[in-house]
Amino acid sequence: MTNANEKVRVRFAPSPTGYLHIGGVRTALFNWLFARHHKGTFILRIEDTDRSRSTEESIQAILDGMRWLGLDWDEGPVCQMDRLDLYKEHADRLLKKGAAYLCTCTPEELETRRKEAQAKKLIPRYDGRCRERKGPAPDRPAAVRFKAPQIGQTVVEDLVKGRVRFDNAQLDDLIMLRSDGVPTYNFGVVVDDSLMEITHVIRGDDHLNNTPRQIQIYHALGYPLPKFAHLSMILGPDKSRLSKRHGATSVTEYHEQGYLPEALINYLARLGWSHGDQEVFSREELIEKFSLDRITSSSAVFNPEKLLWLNGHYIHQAESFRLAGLLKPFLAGQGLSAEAINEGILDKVITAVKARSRTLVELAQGATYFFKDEVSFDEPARVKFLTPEIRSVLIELVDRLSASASFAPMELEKRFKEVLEQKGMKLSQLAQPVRVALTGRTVSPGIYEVMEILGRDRSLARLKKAIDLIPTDIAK
RNA sequence: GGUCCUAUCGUCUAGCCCGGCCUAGGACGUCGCCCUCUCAAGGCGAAAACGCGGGUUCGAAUCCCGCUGGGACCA
Repeated sequence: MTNANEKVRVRFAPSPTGYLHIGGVRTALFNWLFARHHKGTFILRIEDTDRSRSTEESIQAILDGMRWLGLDWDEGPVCQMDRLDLYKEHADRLLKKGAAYLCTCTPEELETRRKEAQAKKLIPRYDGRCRERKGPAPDRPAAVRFKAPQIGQTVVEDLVKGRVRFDNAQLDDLIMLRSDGVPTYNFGVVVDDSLMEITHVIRGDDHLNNTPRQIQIYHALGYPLPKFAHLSMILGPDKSRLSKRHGATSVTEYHEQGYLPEALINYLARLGWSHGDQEVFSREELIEKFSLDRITSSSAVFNPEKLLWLNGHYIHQAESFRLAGLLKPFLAGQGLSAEAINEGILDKVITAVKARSRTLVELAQGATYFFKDEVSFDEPARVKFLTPEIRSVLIELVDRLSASASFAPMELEKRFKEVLEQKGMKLSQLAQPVRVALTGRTVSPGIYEVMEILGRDRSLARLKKAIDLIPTDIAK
């Protein structure tokens, strides 16, 4: 599909008007995968020409998000506002050629005419009054407008959508350069993509309708056309465009909610792209297998449940020592100070808890009671399981465990069996009370495992503490 | 409103280009069973889809037309 002698150059060109959106990330990812697959160049370009909405923080959020996900760029970030002279130069060129003209209609005038047209149920488009002007333009602020061809068709050969035809009659003369010298979107992209020698423009299909205009500008400028690939949108559960009201949509939020970058990457890669029945892909596999012709042309609904499953999968797979590093901020989030974290058992704790966790937040929640001095009890659990009936059993258990030399799971199991036999009970009757005593909750890793990690002293202390908490049956 | 895109289980998708192998496959989720000290994980199993209507053809999820639905852009 790609000429061997043509080195692939692609770009991701977000506008810094907010956080880094999940849909943007997928566009970035597809570009990145395409570049890496073809050993090409991936460029980051910031389209900051909307000066009222662009912010420095937003640029930072984009860079941070990309880095967190490991989507490294080879060139950039390039900001469009640093390149105003380039757009001016190109606009002048078209002006000189007669392919563009100065337009002195003010935004207010245009707005009025647009409303009038709408009121009359006409298609709101530029009426071309400055196009027809003879002689020099009046001395007032002027925008540069493109003189678009008015007959014939413009055809987009799209790698995802196929051949798409547009009647030129539909397209009006768009503004390229505003009177303040800032380029409009359609002009900026063409100039930049040309100068950066972009070979493949991979972007959201919300730009498909803009493409014929851009193609006309490429032609007017005499620049070669890149190949186009328009990706379908990501939708919310109600099938409308994915937005904030559907829940978390910024990468930062996923980071903070304890998602792993590889889970997000894997999930997003499978949203609109497939490779047979395969669901789980390593980064290397994605690079190896990614290709534009396996991209779906219909839009996809974002499914948080599946992302959560994948994240769980990656957490289960992850090396505990790696999770240990990632977990620190989340433990802090659970109210644990850095000093409270016993590094000596951290690895074991994670190994025990990670199979029951789908996010780092869940992992942290499942790990806190190993580090806190005081067990905080879940009230319903305490009431249900730390009952007067079980008190004597726990006392017996503490006695036996105190006498036990080892706290290895095998040994613990033996002691438990002795107690159960003596009391004529089943393990299921004792396990939950012990679990609540040790952890304060009804859910945890196996109790022998918990006791081993906690160690003899803390295990016994917690059991004794629980016994003290149980009202003696005199109360009745 | 105009233009463009799009349509397989609730969701992501395979199959569609090159009609028959499709009594439509996989995954998430759901439900059931197994395992089991709890919860997960894991194993096994189940329910669940070709939007509708016309063609073409011996035969259509697959090709053509229309409709309907959804999305995007234009402002």
